[in-house]
Amino acid sequence: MKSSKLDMPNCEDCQNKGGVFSCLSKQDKAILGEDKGNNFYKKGQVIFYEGNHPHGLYCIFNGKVKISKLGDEGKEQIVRISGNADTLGYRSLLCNEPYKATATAIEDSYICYLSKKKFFELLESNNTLCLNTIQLLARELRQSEQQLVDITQKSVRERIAEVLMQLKGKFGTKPDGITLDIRLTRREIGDMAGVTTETTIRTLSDLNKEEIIHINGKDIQILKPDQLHRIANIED
Amino acid sequence: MKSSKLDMPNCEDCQNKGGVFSCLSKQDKAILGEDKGNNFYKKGQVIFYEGNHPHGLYCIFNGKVKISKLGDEGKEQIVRISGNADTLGYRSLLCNEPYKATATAIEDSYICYLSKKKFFELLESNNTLCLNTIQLLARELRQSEQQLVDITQKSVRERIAEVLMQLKGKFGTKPDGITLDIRLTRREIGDMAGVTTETTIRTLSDLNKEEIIHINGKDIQILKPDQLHRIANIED
DNA sequence: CGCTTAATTGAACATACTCAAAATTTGTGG
DNA sequence: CCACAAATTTTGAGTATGTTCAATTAAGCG
Repeated sequence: MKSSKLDMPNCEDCQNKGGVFSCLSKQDKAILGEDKGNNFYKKGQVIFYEGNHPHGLYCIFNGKVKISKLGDEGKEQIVRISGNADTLGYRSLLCNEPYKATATAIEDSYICYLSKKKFFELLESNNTLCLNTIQLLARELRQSEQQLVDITQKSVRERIAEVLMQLKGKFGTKPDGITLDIRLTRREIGDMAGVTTETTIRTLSDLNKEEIIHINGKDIQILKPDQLHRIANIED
Repeated sequence: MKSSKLDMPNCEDCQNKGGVFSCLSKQDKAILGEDKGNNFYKKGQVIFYEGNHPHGLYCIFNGKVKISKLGDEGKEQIVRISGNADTLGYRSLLCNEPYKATATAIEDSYICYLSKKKFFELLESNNTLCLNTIQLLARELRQSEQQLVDITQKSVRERIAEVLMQLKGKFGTKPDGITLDIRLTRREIGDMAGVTTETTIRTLSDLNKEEIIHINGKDIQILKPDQLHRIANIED
């Protein structure tokens, strides 16, 4: 499954807008890329499992990955969906503890791999990277805490609307400007909102009937983003 | 409300076991303490509000503080309860954004205040503190994500049991070894678990009848911790 | 000691879940 | 490219868990 050295993606080409490494200089990025690996993951393939010990850092060159936790009765909760230039598993790596969530490719993805050693070397030598990492963590913590409040206090309808808005914000739309540039199963949308598949279907169906969104199989078009935003009851 | 310079608590006496500053040397702690303030907060008094801009870092010398977010309909979600030597508001400070939660003293507390400038000076000069902060954030993120899964997938009974176990873990018991060393209202316990006050009361009452806990007003005794642990369905 | 806040109990109700069965889509091998 | 199997989506009906609202009792506080 490993790609050849020839088509190895280049760190300098990586579009890591808000990622940890966005602060690095071209030179540092070159150093970063020296001994990295790159793997291809087919849709549905698992990158790492909850409980595994991390030995390095994953960085998505191209593709989409869901990070999920398994509850007691086999129910899945999607913690977040990562896309281009996002890093995976750095939280566990930093804490030096086993992964607390499972990462699964939700589309065919090329994912780079950086050794633990290299990452920590960089972190210890580069104070800016360190402060950047702090900011990234702090922002994710904020998001996670907000999500906690949302999920306890919002209705299913609000949560589903919020998930749709989040997806639009993170992955944007296809060239038509309204179709979400990510295709999830109803189950996955439900697993993001903490809702059963059936209720998710019914809720999406309602929004469809109200012509706030338009459903075409796995393609979802956001027809009235303002209204959806209002339904989602987003404060920030 | 400010205490006099005379009884100003000493950073070196502060029992910050797992706090950010636990890695600092005695000398660094002395530097830390040079220009800090110390305030007394009466039970119920607010330390900072959601939306305020942080100008420094709070550190609890003695007392207990709840960190909570207000939902749309005025419903409160307690994100965490902080105790001796815990820092408050460092996440917002690090992100340089307004507080996303409100901090309220739940018992009379002495809380130190460290200027933003001083904190960032330390952070930039002391790489160990930096790495320590990363670890602290990473651990809190893990906890927050776990809480998210819990709250979506666990029943009220499981969540209430978990809250009780968490309180025991964090604040311990009185000398008798069974009475929780923290007194919360039923509403606050419910706000931690994401449950209404009435349901909280009924659930606690059930556990009381089953003699797993013993309720005496605001004092809660954990009679059968093993059984409570089993009910809570805790994995970690 | 009176007044405000918190705790408790009951009954009605609603939201979202469960289970089951059918229709549709998707993926795969020939 | 088609056919078949597997997975996903959809719909319906019944149900449970936890909420809401209202009323009462108890506790804390100045």
